[in-house]
Amino acid sequence: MKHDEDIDAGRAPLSRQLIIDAAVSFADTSGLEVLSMRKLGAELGVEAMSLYNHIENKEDILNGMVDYVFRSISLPVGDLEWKEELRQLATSLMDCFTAHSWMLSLKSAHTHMGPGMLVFLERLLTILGDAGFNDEDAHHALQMLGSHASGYAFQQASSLETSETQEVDVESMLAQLGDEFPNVTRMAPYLTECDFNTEYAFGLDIIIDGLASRLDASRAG
Amino acid sequence: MKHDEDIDAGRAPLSRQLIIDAAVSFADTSGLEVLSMRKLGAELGVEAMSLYNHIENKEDILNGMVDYVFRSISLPVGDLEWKEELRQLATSLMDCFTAHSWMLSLKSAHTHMGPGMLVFLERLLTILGDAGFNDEDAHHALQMLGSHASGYAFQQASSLETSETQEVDVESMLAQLGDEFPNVTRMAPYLTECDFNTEYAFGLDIIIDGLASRLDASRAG
DNA sequence: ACCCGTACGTGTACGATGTAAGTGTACGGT
DNA sequence: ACCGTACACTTACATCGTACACGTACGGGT
Repeated sequence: MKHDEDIDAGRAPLSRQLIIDAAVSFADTSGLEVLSMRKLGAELGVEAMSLYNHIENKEDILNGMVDYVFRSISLPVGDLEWKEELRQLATSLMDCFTAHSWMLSLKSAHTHMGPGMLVFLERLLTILGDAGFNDEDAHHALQMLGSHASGYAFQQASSLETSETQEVDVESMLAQLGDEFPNVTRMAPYLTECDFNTEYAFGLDIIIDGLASRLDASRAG
Repeated sequence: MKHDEDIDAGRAPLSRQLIIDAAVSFADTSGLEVLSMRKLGAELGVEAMSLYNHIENKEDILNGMVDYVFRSISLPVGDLEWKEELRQLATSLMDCFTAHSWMLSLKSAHTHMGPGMLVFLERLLTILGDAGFNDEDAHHALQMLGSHASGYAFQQASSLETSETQEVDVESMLAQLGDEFPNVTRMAPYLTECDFNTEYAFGLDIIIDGLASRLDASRAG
């Protein structure tokens, strides 16, 4: 009767999923780099080592977080042209990266092909197959769309991070650059304040159009 | 006369640049995640704390590493068509990411706009300006090319990481997937063994062509 | 020739991290 | 009534970044 606080104390019974959920929201609000087992335990009203009764190790939590996010991606519904379906899927993916800025840091080292990712991947490949892409071109398209999302999410993350840490004093920086980098100096406004959603959509259109014309060519040839 | 080993002991006199160089080659061979001040010191025949006489803190080293890599990007030479010049520049960038797989993890959090990055950026913007892009479209192009490189480097890093840690048993994995994910199953060979250089070039062509046709349109309109 | 500030190496120490190992306690099946 | 299993707690350790105090060698001013 030492622990358990006599009464339930309103504490849910702790489970793998609950831990991962807590980790996700902790990382969302406080950042991935400060997430530690002790803090995560505290968040759940529990000591750090108690977590190990439900998860393998920290890596296991991180893997769980990645798949959690993939499962939370909203897939397009209704009958749509393949281009529009791709656009929606790619946009959802990007939205997820934006909402959980820690995803990228994790995905690179923790891609264990969990169920969430598989569902997403299957859907994407289905769209491409139905559109008429052969396997090889479908793969190219897959890589391109994935890279595009990762890339913009990445730039966005960089941009946010730097604008958080250092209050970018554009004036003084430009003065410092002097005339050595005229183009950079002139373009500075675009670089410092840019809407990544717009940028992302711009690139997405180019990519989808490029893929479409390649599809037409392979049909004709 | 206690330290200094009587004679120079062949040890170079330790400087910020020397430390950063050592950090780069250490990260190249052993991986960024195991780089610690103590190990880096040992690599240089010195105690960890000695490093702090030449650098601010670990963050400072990481920033230095990023700029070191940007400075090592080889820029295109000779008179080339802007498309080809872009292709070469983008390829060099990608090669750098491939050679130093830790770059991405660093760049997101440590982009302080060092001199190396500025030179690279200026060159890229010059090419775009000379090609006839207005500032807004040049910025779009910049973002796209940067994202493309980051994205593919990112996917490549993920792929390498996972194939290192777990010996991907394709057979058993496919069996596990069953018929729930037929497209993923069928495409598995493409996913597990793909040449990222080929993929990168494929995407790069689509992007450059897309940018070119946009340039033509803006000229005509 | 003396002195002494500065540059730069070393050693120790602190708090934080992930987690291995051992110690309980409460509950469900016999 | 018993006891095995589940699960939380405590303690302990290696490793991390780095603050702080200390030592030694060197170079310039007197």
